[in-house]
Amino acid sequence: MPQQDSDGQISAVRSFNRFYTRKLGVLDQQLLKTPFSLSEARVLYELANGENLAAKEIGIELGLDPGYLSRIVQNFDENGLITRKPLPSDRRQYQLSLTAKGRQAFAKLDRSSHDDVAAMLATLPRGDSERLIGAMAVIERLLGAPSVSPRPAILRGLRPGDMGWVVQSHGSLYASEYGFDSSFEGLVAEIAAKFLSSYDASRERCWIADVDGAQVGSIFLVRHTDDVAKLRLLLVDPAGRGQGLGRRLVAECVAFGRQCGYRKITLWTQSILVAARRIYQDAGFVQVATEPHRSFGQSLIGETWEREL
Amino acid sequence: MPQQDSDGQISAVRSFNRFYTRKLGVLDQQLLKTPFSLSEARVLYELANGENLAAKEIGIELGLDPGYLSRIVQNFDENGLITRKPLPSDRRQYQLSLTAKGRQAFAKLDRSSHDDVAAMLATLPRGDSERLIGAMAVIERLLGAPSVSPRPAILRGLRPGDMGWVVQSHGSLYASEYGFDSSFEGLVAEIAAKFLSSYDASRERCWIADVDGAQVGSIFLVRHTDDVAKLRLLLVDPAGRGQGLGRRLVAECVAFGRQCGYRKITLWTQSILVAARRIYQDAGFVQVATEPHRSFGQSLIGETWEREL
DNA sequence: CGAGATACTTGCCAAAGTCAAATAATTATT
DNA sequence: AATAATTATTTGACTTTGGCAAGTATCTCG
Repeated sequence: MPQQDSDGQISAVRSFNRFYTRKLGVLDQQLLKTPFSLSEARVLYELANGENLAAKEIGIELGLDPGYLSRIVQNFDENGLITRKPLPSDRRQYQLSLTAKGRQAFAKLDRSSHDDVAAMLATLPRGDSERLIGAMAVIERLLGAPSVSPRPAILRGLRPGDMGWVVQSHGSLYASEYGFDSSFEGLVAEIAAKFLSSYDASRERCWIADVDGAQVGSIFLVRHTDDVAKLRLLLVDPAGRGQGLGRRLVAECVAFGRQCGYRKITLWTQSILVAARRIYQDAGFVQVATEPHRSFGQSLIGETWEREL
Repeated sequence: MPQQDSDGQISAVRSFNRFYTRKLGVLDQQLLKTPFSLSEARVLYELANGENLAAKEIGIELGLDPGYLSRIVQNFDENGLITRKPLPSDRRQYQLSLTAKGRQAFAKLDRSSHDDVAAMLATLPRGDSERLIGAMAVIERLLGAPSVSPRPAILRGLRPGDMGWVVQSHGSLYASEYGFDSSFEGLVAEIAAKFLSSYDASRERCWIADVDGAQVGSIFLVRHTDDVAKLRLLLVDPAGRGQGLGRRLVAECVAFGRQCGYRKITLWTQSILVAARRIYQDAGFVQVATEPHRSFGQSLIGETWEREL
């Protein structure tokens, strides 16, 4: 089943690649009317959008053969499109930058490409262009170079779809990592439903950790008694792990709980959730009770943790 | 402002094009290790996936220069990869088909491309490959010729995470398309929770429409009274629209309802959900009651539909 | 039938791109 | 500090790719 799935996915991706190869080919055909080859145009683009690049950087960025690139650069130089300033710190390299003439040549190219895309978008029914852009953004984010410094997550309040995401990610994550069955997802859905239908905004809240609009983590603080708050549904998606997001979420909860005048925060977790337990411990929670139980299709040891505020 | 908007969209598309040009370039580099050029590989692909093509058809499909294509075909012929059978109805054309050797060469190419994509997908975190496929499907549908056959969806039972997906997609879709507020997502979560916690597998069921592991649609049939079943939570994601999925889901429900011995199916919907109403109508449901109400932050007209079994 | 269109072929050629070796500067190692 | 290894770029020699235009044979339509 997983094999079949991934084979289907692979052929879906390959089909898209063939499809988009064709699309790009059509868009690139207008280059035949310009004095530039596709590679030259790409180099020109890099020069126009980066300050003082060296040939090396362009080569890495575009994956071009150094020899070929060298000739393209020379050619640009001979035609007065760029200037080459020796780099003081490394005299093997040059700083390449466009001349006025070069910028003009780029502008012309840029405009024609702009118009081509505009024409393509214009054929789409109203609303479809937004969907298109959205889908492209998803692909770019998913396949883009794993940015050296991960994009910062922000903690925000609920938006439509968030609660469903909380249910879904709890359901699928706990199923794949700990073998929990669907009853767990049902429990989360119940908590989610109860929260949405009747939460007291002044004393209860949830936070979603968000990276570029994608949810990567969640936490809830709800009323248990007038004096005691309960922390629930802490989760950090694999995509957001390793940047202390869990800690940030818990800290946010604790701060909010204190601000609301609760005297204590309590939470229920399982002994197998080692990463979460560490976070609670580091945030000043202590384990006050432990009790084996059978739930979600597994034999578990439930733990109650508390922290005075 | 529309101008500004569309300029932003245009540059988003162009940025994606540059990005994907690069991606494809990387994937195509493995072709350097094969005896085929990109164009040759594309021709080979067409030959392997079409029966008895003529050169003309391939040329149109791939946008290749006829002269160049002719030489590629000749070259394939000389190397024993294809046979050329004169077409009786038009002696200018040949029917091209792969020989065993040709199929073998293609299989090798195909496998290497398959493995490349598999490797790429393998680097994605859990769940991201489904998102990727979904986004690609959207682009292909929006930009593709109307005849692009969508990948077939299968209807299956619940898996972990599915119920959360149902909540999420209802929440975000109805928010963006009709302005519903969070209380709607809460209602869906409640229905979902109730279903998971206590559904009678012999008389209640839910189906998920699945394309390559990504959810694109849902429907539920639950007990209302002993004789009457209730249809709920019909949804088709934009990525799965336009292939009659809604109809298939409803038909599945009706068949199951009949098989369970219900005498009637009832459902509640809103007048603004035009697409859904058409589906119900075509499936033999009739509207039996209508009632204005204020819910989910909107003024709506609720409708009750029924169908005898 | 004849005029055009169509499917392909052929010759010619320039551009695009690869590969390996050379050069000059930098960095690492002993 | 001298030597070795690495890096950024250049150059020469080459192949491949693919565009263009002028053919040839066949088909289609009036």
